[in-house]
Amino acid sequence: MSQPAEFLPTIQALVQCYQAFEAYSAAHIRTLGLTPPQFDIVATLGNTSGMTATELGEKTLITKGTLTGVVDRLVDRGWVERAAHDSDRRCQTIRLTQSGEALFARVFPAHLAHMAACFSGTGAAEHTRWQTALRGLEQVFRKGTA
Amino acid sequence: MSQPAEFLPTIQALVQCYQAFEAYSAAHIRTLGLTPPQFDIVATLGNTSGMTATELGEKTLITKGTLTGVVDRLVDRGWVERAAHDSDRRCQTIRLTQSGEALFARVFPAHLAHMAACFSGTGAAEHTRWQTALRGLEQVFRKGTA
DNA sequence: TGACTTTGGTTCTAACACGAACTAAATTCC
DNA sequence: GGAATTTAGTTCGTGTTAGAACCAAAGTCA
Repeated sequence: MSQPAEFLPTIQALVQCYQAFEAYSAAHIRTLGLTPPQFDIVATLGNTSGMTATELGEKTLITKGTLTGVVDRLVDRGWVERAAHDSDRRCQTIRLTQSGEALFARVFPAHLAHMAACFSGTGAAEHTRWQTALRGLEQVFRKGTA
Repeated sequence: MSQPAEFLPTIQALVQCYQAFEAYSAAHIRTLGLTPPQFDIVATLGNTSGMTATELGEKTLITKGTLTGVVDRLVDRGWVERAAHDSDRRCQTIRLTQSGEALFARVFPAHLAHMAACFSGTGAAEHTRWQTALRGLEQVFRKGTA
């Protein structure tokens, strides 16, 4: 059993790092006229022929109850549409409209560039270290959940 | 300027690690009858003589508009109270009630133990690596925000 | 002192979050 | 085939979130 003094700074560092990322990323997304979940969905649907709500929820980590509302708002704005599924009448295929494709082509590269900007000056070795550390820490929590 | 292929996995790892933590931690907090922000506030006020809303917001990273509502609900349940500030009539001192202290004494150690459980089997060296990596990555985003 | 600015909190709006209850369409299993 | 179970989405209730507009109390400064 670990001592609190040992793991609390680790948790604190994780939370603060994530919030710094979130603040940096979300602020830019809002300037594009989207909310973070909306961007997430548009980015996920881009360059695909659509997918079911369940699949979309798995990729974006948005729970199905929330997804209904977010997709509704994207449909209202004309960026996304729901189409009947071929074989399973319970499912629907959610996909970008023409207008949604145009939006994707405009905002996705822009946001990628914005993220790339703050990573200038970082090297492959650092990314490897970060990814290794984060994957390891993630396992700590997953082990507990399972 | 970094290539997307380089930093995207890093961001993905960060988001997934954070969400694994959040899922593990929040699920337990809910079993204690609190929401994560509510727990955060009770934990911050525990073992203090109270603080102003601004101070509380800084420590918990909850914006002031949100804080009003969260504190309202804690007041409704009788765990927290707002008292007039000594010198500045704009301020108020937010602090735990007797009942809130009892709640703190019950849930704080319980949650700490729950977190400690998943960190069993981790060593000081790992924590150092995690904290170093996270602090470094955090700076990447802060540099961009500033 | 009186106008100007800053600061501390509340209120408002639009959106998201989770879990639970619900409907309808598969699927499973006798 | 038909009852029982699972799966796909929606709806609902409660709570959180950010940001902007707002008010009142301090503080600043000429």
